[in-house]
Order: sequence, then C-alpha cells, then structure tokens
Amino acid sequence: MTRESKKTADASGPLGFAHHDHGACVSDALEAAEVRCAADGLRFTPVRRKVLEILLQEHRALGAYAILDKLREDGFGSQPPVAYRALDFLVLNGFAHRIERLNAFIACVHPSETHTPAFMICRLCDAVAETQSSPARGALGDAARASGFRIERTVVEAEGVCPACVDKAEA
Amino acid sequence: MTRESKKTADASGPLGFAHHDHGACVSDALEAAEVRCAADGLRFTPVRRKVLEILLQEHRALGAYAILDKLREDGFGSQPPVAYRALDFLVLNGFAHRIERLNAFIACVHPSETHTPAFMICRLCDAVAETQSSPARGALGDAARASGFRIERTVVEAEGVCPACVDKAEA
DNA sequence: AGCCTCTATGTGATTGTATAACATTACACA
DNA sequence: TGTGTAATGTTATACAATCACATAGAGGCT
Repeated sequence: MTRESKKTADASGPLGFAHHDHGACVSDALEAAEVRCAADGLRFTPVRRKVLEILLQEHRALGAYAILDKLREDGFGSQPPVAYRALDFLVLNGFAHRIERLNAFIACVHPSETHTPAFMICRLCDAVAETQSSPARGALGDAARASGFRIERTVVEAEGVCPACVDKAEA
Repeated sequence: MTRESKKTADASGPLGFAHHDHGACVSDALEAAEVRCAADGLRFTPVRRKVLEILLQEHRALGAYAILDKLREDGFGSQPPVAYRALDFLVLNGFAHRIERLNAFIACVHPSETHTPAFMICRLCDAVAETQSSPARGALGDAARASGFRIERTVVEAEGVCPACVDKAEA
C-alpha cells in the first residue's frame, strides 16, 4: 500500500477543476502521444505507454511507488527504476510534469505546445490543475537579470483549495 | 557522509550571488532571531538556534540529513525528528524556507518582513538566492480566479546557472 | 518550595522517495 | 549476422519524512 491508495480515485474527476469526457480524454491523449513519438523518432514503448496511461486515468499527481504498484498489476517490472525511467522519458518529452511540492507526477494536459506550466494543488482532495505562468516576467525575472542569474526552468506551484472543496467547506 | 559533503562549502559564498561579510551575516541573523523570538514569546532553544546557525553558515540549501550530521558533531540528538522539528519551527516562523525542488532547507535572508519568497537555484554549484515574487498577480492569479481556486501559498523556484558559474563556463 | 501542565527533546522503528551499479534484452542498421 | 546503442530488469542502498513513545525542562500556579 502506498500513500495514494488512501484517497479514492474519481474517474470523472476535475480537469482544470471542470468535468469532461474522461474516457476520450485518456485515449485521445495516448493516441496523440503515439503520433508525436512517431513523428519525433521517440520510442513509445509499452512501459512508457502504460505509465502515461496510469497518469492519465486521474487528474491528480501520483507518486512513483503508486505507479509502480499499478505497473506490477499489469505484469511490468516493479522495481523503482522501471517507473522512474519511464517518468523521466515522459517529463523530458513534455508528456508529463513533476509536481515538486508532492514529489509526484501528473500527465500534461496539452503536450503539444511548449509551455511554462504552473499548477494549482488542492490540499484537501489532492486534485491538481495545470495552467500557464510567465514567472520570468515580473519580479523574479527582474531579480535574475539584475544579478546575472540565467533562468533555465521555473517551478510554479500554488497550494490552496479547489472550487469543489471550497463548496464542500461552505456547505 | 551525506550528499552535501560532496561539495566544499565556501564560507565567503554568495548571498543573492553577491559577496559580503559572512561572519557578521551569521551572527547578526542569529541575534535578530533571538530578539524576535523574545518579542513574540517563541522559544529559541539550543537545537533550534544551532540548526539556524548551520543553515546560515552557507547560502545553499541543506538536506535534513546533512543538518543531522552537523547536529551530531555538536552533541545534539541525531535522529531525524530532531532536525525536522527544528526545521518545522524555523520554517513556520519565517526564519528558514523549504526548497521543494531540492527537498532541502535554507535560512531566510530577511526574516522580519512577511513575504512571498522566490528562489534562484544554481544547478552547477547548488547556490541558492532568495528574492521576491508575486505570482498571484499575472497568469496564475487569473487562472485561479477564473476557476474558483483559492490560493493559500505559492512555490516559485527558478533553476538555472548563477553568475559565478556562468563566468566559469565562459572562461 | 512543590506541583502541574505543556512543550520540547531523545530514541527506535518504519515508510516513502530516489538513484547507483550492473546484467540482460530488444532494436536499428551497417 | 554481427555490432553498437537504447531500454529494461534486478539488487542494493542512500536520502527524506513520519509515527510512536519515553523523558526532560520551562513556566504558571498555589
């Protein structure tokens, strides 16, 4: 049992905190990934495909060991490196993101465009929504330029309460 | 030996990537912490003081186990909770920050003012500089308002190359 | 002083996260 | 068909974080 097992997954859960056709959402994303890998000469192997599928099942971040549990169920290797290597591939190529705050991973909602993602993390239900940010504009960018720091990547993660849990709390 | 031991600490290292009188920097900060704890009725105990001193020694983020090693050298308890409890206290009261990207901790450079810190992390020398950000203004804030997400705290961490390492790389 | 309570510390054990190191297999392609 | 490279499998281990429980001190109170 890993940490994630404590919360029950809601297959019709929030995407950007909004409901949608989740089955199509998953299969569309898998197919899109397949197409892009073919186009870019990337190898979309069974483990990588399975890990992406696992992540797509829920719009929440999953820890590596939760993923590992599911890989085992499907007969894949179940040692940590198996999951971490697939995750590295997915993150590197923009199919998934790492949520630093949670030491966990989530499928990207628009893998095609290159982007600087930002995340909103609900501390009550663990739902995670992806959005855009441009932190390099604004105070952070100014400070970097002033000091000579060369920004290569930024992590922007907001912790708070998602709309569904706000409603629940006020009910 | 823990991970941090691999890199040699530079006692005259960068603060916001700029040189300064580090001895005074440490003792001033400790004294300021002492004063503020007295004023706010907080107990600035020996362990907490020592952990803050350890963090102040270098403008880098230290992992909990690196801190633990140093605590042991000074005769304090050396089990993980000793460090984590002191770190919880320091973070809660604004004397230190947690760097999510590194699962590590760093002393705050201006503990007096309440602030939304942002960090610049050098991936080559591990130096970390603290600055300000206002992520809730801008795209992230717009997205939060649009979806009804209530932001309570934001993590902003930029990864890149610090001025010193940029110079080294170009030399 | 003595007592009480609450906070902080010490310690052992356990769980979760991540990587190093190395053997093996699958694939691309000359 | 051999050969180099990328991907996978497996063991072991390092690092991060928390639980549970025992003990010690600080401060308030009579």
